[in-house]
Amino acid sequence: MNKKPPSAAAKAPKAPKARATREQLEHDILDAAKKLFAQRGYGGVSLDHIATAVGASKQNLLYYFPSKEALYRRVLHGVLDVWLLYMDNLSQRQDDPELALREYIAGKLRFSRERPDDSRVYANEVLSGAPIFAAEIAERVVPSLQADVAIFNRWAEQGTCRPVDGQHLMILLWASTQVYADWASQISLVLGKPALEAQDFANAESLIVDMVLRTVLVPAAR
Amino acid sequence: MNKKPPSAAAKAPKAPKARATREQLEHDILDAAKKLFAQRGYGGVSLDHIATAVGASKQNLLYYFPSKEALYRRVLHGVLDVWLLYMDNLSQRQDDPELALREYIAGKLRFSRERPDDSRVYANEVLSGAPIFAAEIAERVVPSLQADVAIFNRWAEQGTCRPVDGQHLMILLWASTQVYADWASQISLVLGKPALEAQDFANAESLIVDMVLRTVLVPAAR
DNA sequence: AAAGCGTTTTACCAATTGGTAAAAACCCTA
DNA sequence: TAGGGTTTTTACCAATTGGTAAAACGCTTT
Repeated sequence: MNKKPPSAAAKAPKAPKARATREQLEHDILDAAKKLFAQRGYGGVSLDHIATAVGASKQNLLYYFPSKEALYRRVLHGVLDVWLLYMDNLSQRQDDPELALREYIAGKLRFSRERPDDSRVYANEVLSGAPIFAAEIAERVVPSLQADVAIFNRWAEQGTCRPVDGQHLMILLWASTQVYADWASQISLVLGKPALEAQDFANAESLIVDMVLRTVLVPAAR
Repeated sequence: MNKKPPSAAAKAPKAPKARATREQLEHDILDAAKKLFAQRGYGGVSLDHIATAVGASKQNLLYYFPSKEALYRRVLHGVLDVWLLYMDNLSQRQDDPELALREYIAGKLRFSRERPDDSRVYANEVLSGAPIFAAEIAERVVPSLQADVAIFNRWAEQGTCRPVDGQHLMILLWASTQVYADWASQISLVLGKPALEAQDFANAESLIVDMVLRTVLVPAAR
């Protein structure tokens, strides 16, 4: 199947090993860790939990990750990558506030639907005061948000949209979209169904979009 | 001071004890536990942490509360009481949507400012899937929310306000107000100050109120 | 077959976990 | 001052925590 040709290639000395297995396991560990950290937070999860979830031993985990905190950092780092990726929409269509906002909201809701565990890991970290990740948040998240706020300000200057408090608007957008991941258990109870469905996200999206556009667009533009 | 008259009253055999101390310590324990559960969640806190925080021994805690889970339940129960108390505003002014919404939003934001730990305990429980409190949430929170949604529907029928998705609007209100407690650490970073100030809550309030009223009120009414 | 490599397992470890049992201290009333 | 209830402390407990050290395994190359 995946026989490697026994070519020389002595310059890359450690290439054709059990690499597939290794990366697979490493990925599985990160995945299981993410799921558990999402649910119970850093302090509520033990290395044994994670090891059991992937069918390995605790010591085996510690072979791939030097400590629990290192593993957690890796998980968080990946989560932040994804988070920022899904938030990258506002800057794409700087010419059209309405479209930009629609896509931003849609993207953030897609994040909640497709990556709820990522959202929850992040929420857990922030909720506990970001003891481990404050620096990385300040370095990566805050600039991203400030760029978005700057876009709002430019729109306001140009008269393309009403002057709004960009910072608090962004906070509201974060809150009202991520709540569908972080508070899924309660929202399910409220909606009276075992889990959120696509239609629920669609309903949320149209309400949020409606509210934001009513607030942000200049009356003449509608 | 609080000397009890040594009247017979043999029917209430255990009244005038060291009650003041006892209740005081019990209260202190609940308070310290709330603060710690708020930050690290159920699994991230040990009885020893709590005991140390109040200057007692772990075994002394277990004299007042039979188990860690029982203590956690007591904390959560108190949190839910407060939460519902601050949310009780929509039903007060059923005749005036604008005023009712203004006061509802103000109340929820006051909750975030005055009782951030209560908010965070609740958030932690919901975030982990409400394993312990799903029943009580279904019994107490969901009916309260459904009552509020019913009020929206009545307004819509009467033509007092535009027809909106009451459930998702309430979710948005929860999210966008509680975020100022649950995500305080990140919002501080974003606003570039060590802690949220009264003005920040005021800014948040006026944005949220503005957005909601633009969405909910009938154009004629403005 | 032996050596070398990356990986996994076995064997430990001290500290901490939630919890129990009983002794000791406390405090008010008789 | 003795008794009796309430509260606190001391002494344990088995299980679990994150982590270390070294031995064993398995595969490829020589």
